[in-house]
Amino acid sequence: MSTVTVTLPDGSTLELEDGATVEDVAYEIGPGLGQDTVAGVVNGELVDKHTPLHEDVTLEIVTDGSAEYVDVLRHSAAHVFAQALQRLYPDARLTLGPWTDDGFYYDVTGVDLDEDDLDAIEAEAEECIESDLSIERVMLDREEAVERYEDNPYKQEILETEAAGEDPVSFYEQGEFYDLCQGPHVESTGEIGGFALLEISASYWRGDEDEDTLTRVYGTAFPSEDELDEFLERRRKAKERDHRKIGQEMDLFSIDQTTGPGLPLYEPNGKTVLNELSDYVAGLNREAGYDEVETPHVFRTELWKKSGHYENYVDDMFLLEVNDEEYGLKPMNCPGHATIFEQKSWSYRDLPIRYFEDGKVYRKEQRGELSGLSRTWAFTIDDGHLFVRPDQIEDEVLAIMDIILDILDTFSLDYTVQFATRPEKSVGGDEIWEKAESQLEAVLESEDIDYVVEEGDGAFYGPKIDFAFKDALGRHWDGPTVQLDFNMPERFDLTYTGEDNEDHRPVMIHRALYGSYERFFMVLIEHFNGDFPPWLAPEQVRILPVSDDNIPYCKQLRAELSDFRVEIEDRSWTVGKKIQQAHDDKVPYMMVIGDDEEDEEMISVRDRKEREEKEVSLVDFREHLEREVEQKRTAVTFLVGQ
RNA sequence: GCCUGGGUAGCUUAGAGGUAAAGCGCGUCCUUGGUAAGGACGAGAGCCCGGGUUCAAAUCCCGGCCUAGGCUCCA
Repeated sequence: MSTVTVTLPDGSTLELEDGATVEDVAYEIGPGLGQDTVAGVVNGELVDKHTPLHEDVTLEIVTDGSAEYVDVLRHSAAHVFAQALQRLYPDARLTLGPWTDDGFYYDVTGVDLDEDDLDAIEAEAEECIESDLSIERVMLDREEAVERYEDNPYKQEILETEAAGEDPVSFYEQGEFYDLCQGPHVESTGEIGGFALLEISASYWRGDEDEDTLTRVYGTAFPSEDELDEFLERRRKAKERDHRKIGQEMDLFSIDQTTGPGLPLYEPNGKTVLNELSDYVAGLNREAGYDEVETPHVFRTELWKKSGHYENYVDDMFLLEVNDEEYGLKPMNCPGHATIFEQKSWSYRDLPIRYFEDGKVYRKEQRGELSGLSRTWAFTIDDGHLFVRPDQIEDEVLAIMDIILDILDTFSLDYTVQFATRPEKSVGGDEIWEKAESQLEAVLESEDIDYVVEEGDGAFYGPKIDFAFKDALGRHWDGPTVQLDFNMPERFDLTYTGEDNEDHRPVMIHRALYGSYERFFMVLIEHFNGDFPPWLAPEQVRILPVSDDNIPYCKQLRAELSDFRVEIEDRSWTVGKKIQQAHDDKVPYMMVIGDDEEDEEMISVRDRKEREEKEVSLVDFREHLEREVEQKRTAVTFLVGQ
């Protein structure tokens, strides 16, 4: 009898008979663990506890205390949903229903559902949970399985693909319900403490847009009701800080029906924030030796034929016909910058050359993808292009990295980093790829950055380092990027004269710090929940006169704060109402000015955190505000400790 | 691009075959207030656009546009 070696998480190993199941291993470790076993993680994959082991594996036993337990629970919740659905809609046919990061979904067909139907299904599901039906794994002959799904081509297909060659095949049953499924599942429906259906939408069979459209129902489940409530609360909060809602409320931007989809209009408040963001990076760029350039919004398509973008991306470009020639709105800034580089001859001594531009680009993304500022047709990249000698890559990338880390720190944004290496299809020789990759890696190591290597995920023209922002709610967004490019210099035949008086090919580095202003703006709005740090706030201080008689003095105070963005609330409202409005408008600081303040030549300060202090000297406040803005602090700190 | 909802005043929404309503905002007046909503009056609506059904359409039907959530894409 052959044996298999099982490696446990603590590194210890066990020898078991070939064909022993996950559960057998658990019992081997201890009877208590055996009893508590819900499932197993075999070579990183979550599987049913009855799964037999036929080769040497790593194994982690999943109990109701494991991190994976909630995945198993949600898998069972998907079955509970399906059971409820079939009770209410006997014609409904099931396809696939896996667990996801924060819940589960089930793709179904044969029913016409909308949001309103979810309540009834949810109630029926609660019924199933309360009945505490035991969930049984049942092995059925293949023939019987095929028979069960006579009228369900999707399950038939699963039998022929995922379950090909399996006989018997694995089913799970609870009460009258059965489903072709690999598992794992919990022991009974009663283990689900909190269950909710969240959304209804559409999907494609096998995720292929040429295949049938299915109805997808999203839901989630937790061991307890409390955890579910917490989850729903977090969801509600996330929705509450949706940048589209806050953007509307704070008059930051709008996307008008008449002017077109995906084409944001920035209102004065929004433009104020963008200007601050732009000034900030422009300063960093100049310090780092970049030269600002500017290119127009349209070019002859000749340019993208030269860069090679045309053949791949014409369909996504906005094209126009002018005097029998084809022009297009620019989808990228790099060909323009490469053309600027071409305008003169360069010596090895001139390199690196660093250009930057806040360049607006236009990409005709799929209609259904457009969404607020996160996906638009027109957006601005804080684009930088460097033309460097191969030996300069490391220093240059290191310098870029320093700027990026500086920015991330300024906004107190968390992030993750991916290093993407050479894909199968690529341009450029082995030597330059190896050298470039090792230089990028050296930079990541020297900056002591945690990163994930994504083998073969680089662009065809060069390796890259991508940052993803992690916002206050733990969501990830595309962020800064540094990409090496060996292709564009070839295409444009860019050269510099080396020490040897020969022509040499520079390497191009594409780099964006924010990524796109639009997306970064969105991240900031949601990250700060509209409570912008004072240096970014569209309105930094609002002066609230207690009565109209105090308005002249307020104007005097505003004049003394003229280098800040200060407004006077001059509507004939009560002080309480003025305060409330200023809070709603998310103004960092309020100054309440009445007769007392006028007489004493003092001010009364209140901040958006509801802290307040009377009899403050304007000079003190002013000096503090200057520091807060200068240092780009993210919190309002004048009244800290009040 | 595909599927399913939705589009009514500047904003948020109610209304559902008989010609449009509320709150906020806006204007005028009263009130001049002291740290999270004072009061009165008033102005403001091509009910997304185009067709159709009907004596009658914001309402029902068809097409388009925009939007939300997904799916599929993202140089």
